[in-house]
Amino acid sequence: MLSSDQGVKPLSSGEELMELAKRRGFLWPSFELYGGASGFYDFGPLGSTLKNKIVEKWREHFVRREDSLEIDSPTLTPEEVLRASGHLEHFVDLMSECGKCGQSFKISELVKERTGLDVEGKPREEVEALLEEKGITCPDCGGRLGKVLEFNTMFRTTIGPGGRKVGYLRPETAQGIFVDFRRLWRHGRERLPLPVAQIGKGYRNEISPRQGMIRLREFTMAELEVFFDPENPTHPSFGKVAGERLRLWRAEDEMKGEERMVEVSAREAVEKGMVCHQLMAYYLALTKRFLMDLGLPEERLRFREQTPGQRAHYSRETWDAEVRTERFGWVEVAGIAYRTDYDLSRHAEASGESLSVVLQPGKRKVVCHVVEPSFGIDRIFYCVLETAYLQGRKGLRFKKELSPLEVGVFPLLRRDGLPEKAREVAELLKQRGFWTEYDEAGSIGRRYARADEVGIPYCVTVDHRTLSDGTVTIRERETARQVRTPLEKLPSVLSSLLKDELRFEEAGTPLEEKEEGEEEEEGEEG
RNA sequence: GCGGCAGUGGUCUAGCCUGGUCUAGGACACAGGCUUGCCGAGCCUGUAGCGCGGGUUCGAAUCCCGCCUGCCGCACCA
Repeated sequence: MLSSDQGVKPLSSGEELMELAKRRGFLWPSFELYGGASGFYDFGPLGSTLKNKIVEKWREHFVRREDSLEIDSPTLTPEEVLRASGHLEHFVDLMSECGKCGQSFKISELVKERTGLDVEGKPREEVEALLEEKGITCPDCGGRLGKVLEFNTMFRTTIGPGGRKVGYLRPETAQGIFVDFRRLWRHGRERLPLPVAQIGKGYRNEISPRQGMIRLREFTMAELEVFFDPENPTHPSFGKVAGERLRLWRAEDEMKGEERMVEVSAREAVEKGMVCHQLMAYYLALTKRFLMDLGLPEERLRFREQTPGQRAHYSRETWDAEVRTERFGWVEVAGIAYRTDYDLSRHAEASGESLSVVLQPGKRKVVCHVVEPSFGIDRIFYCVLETAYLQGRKGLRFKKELSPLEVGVFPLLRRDGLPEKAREVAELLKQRGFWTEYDEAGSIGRRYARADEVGIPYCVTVDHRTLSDGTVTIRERETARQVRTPLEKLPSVLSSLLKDELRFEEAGTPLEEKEEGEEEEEGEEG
């Protein structure tokens, strides 16, 4: 079952989508005025709204419904925190690749092995000279090692005057949660599992960011750290998701070179030992529901288990949620990692403070283990945008409630008091919480077309009848059909339509294609 | 980071090879006006560009160098 099925429509070129995104205010290259900077993107006005809506959906799924505690901690992080977490050791490294066989190596380990010297933290030039001097060659084939690359993916800076205190922009939001653990434990009334969320920017100084939004140097991540009792890795609400079907690509199959998917329910995944425990499976299922709620098609989702070599230093088991895109193939949009007690133990050790807790019945003292679902919001944003592009025959088609503009309000003509009335209607809708755009430029057809392009699902038009009987027309993007609805019912009707709780035919009385009658006959007008 | 290709208003593009006639032309888009009685109609007016920096030359969008950005391949993505 290799993925050979065709997309809804081919991406004529990824460029066309990006051109639309740029032109209509979704994405702009950052710092363009000064030539731009690779690995950064600005969200334009519509992009910002869309991104916020995605984040809000995440919050709904992973915070509000789950009774998670959400915090917001600094992005700039003192060095000792990231030393304790292992990031200093694992993010900052010197690498070199063999000129002959192409294999790349961590220099610090190689040098230590061969000479016993510790070059951790030494400048690049010095290490390069050392390699030459000691005649260190490729351990695989004996070939000459090429240039030493600085593999420093954390942005370093100093805090306060004097430049003595070193800090880094955080590579993940998680550490802000771990260091707050004791307060969170108390705030959460000393109960497990304890899910804690954080949404915010993360930074990685990628060596060469490519693929647009897929690899950024600054990105928004949404993370949940779920603390639990290692002797009881269950979730009280597991029953609600136990039947959710999961498409899994297991590490053992990947390591055999087989792209073999297994489709099982969340419950089966645990029972058959495919996923390490119930809590992991619970969040896999929740992740799937979240992604589908953004309008991503089920057949384009899968979970891929990372092989031991791919896993981060803190993880014992990791499942990546992947979305198949036209432009980039399968893209990892979330990672669900079993971090064990790695972080809490490391911070306890480094800080000298105890981070264990006492579980009341039985007074058992434990260091909590952690399951971490971690989402790349920008990548999800791209997937949502691409999906909207593929599904919108003309322009974008978002899942309605996700559309950055929900309703367009137009006067049929720019006279006879129609604009004034239409502005009133737009004002009303804005007050009722709709993302509304008022437009009176050009012909009505042009406005519909503009609205279609950015995916506005419904357009309301004010015409002469509005003035006499207080009704407006609502036009549905997908079919260009129209119904006529009284103004006083408009907010509730639109709200139901946007939530897919009301069929369009039921939103009002259908509008005849052409209001029959004398067109050519009277010929005279003022 | 390495190699190849490329960069002209918001978008697409003509011009570049064979420097001057380019105070850079067109289309679409956008803004204002007229018009317009339901799906990108028309007319008028307007805004706006040679990626950045340096060099060659009497003269550079055009030739040369560096940088930036993008695309493709390699590497990297803990």
